[in-house]
Amino acid sequence: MNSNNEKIDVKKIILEAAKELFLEHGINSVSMRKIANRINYSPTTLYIYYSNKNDILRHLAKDYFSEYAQDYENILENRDKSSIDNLISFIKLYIHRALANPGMYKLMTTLFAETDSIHLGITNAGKGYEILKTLTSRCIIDKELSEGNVDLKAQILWVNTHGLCSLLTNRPSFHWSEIEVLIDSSIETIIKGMK
Amino acid sequence: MNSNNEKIDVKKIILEAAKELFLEHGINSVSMRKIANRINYSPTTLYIYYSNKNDILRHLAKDYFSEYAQDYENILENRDKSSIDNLISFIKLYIHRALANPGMYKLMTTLFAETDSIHLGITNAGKGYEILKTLTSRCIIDKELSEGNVDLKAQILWVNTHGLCSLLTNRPSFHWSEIEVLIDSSIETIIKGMK
DNA sequence: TTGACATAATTAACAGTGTTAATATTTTCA
DNA sequence: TGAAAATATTAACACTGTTAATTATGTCAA
Repeated sequence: MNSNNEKIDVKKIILEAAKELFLEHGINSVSMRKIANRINYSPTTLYIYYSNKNDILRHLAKDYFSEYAQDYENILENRDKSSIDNLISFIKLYIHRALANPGMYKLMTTLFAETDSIHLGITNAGKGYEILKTLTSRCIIDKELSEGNVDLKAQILWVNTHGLCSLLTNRPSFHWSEIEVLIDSSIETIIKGMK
Repeated sequence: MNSNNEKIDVKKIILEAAKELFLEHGINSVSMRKIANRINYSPTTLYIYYSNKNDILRHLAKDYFSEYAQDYENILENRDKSSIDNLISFIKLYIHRALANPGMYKLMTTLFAETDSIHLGITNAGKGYEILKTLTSRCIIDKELSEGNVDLKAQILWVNTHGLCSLLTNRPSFHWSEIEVLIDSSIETIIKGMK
């Protein structure tokens, strides 16, 4: 313990420095030495707290998904709105959080492209789909969507949602239609097609 | 010229070796030295034919998109089928080619995530969207799709198509519904939602 | 066939990378 | 105070992309 009677959390300090640098310059342009320099530690110190560079990325991804998880649960437990409105709320939340942190979404995409989520061992990564499926099945029960394979419907919704996030974050310079209109229209179109 | 009266195309040899290695091990695990070793050249020779590693990637991407471009043109010029069938053919071709070369699709995704296509200067990369837009507008003219903003409709279709390709290639271990069913259903759903 | 020129390829080197082993410093507490 | 535990550092290895300087090879006129 130091003079402030607070143990400084070096592990967190490293993670935050890494996050800032990754977001600013991209994963491959940021070295362990650069992270260490930014917080005035020697490079090898990072290896005391994280087993390697990928381990840092993995913790970053874990935190990112955990942060989302709580808001998702909230939607799941909210029974005030109709099941279809709840489904739409969830999808929009997912998209808007991605667009609010385009850097992190790109980072996660890159990470998943290189290593499968299972290999990464990020528990919350697959949770988004499970919630989407639950919300979809409620819509079917309430006859807001037509009957049929729940997984199939949930996957169609997922594909569309991810497609939006992926293209909007990775191709920001494309001449998109007004973004909010695009988001609303694409969700509307699919819901209509599933009625 | 050598004894066979054929000038050996070192540039192409390098590109093919690089492609094989990238597909097998991923971009970041393949070094210039490894590419050179595979074809029994010294590493620096590669720099005579390509200005750097990114330049190799850029040529790979260029070839990939050029190859697609021809098949796309064919669909565009085929007026035997109805406009809506032509649109569906195009989308399916796009998806199936991605699934047939998951490695290349992932490579392109990684490339675009790191550097924007404009910065890469790949001319054919944006051509897919233009064709999609043309086919969509024909469907509107033929009253196979409802009236409204063509770009908006084309972008919704693009988002869905890319979402399918991206998730199916990047998350192969996910418990997907039967893939052909998923592809057909998602296209059907959107078309229905746009009628 | 010789020699000059252009082409093609190589060696040596630089600065930077992830990562490890061995060592030094600082803190904790009996 | 001094031993033990926690924390951090230096030095090093094998590897990376890339460049400058050098050597080998092929071409073709005299």
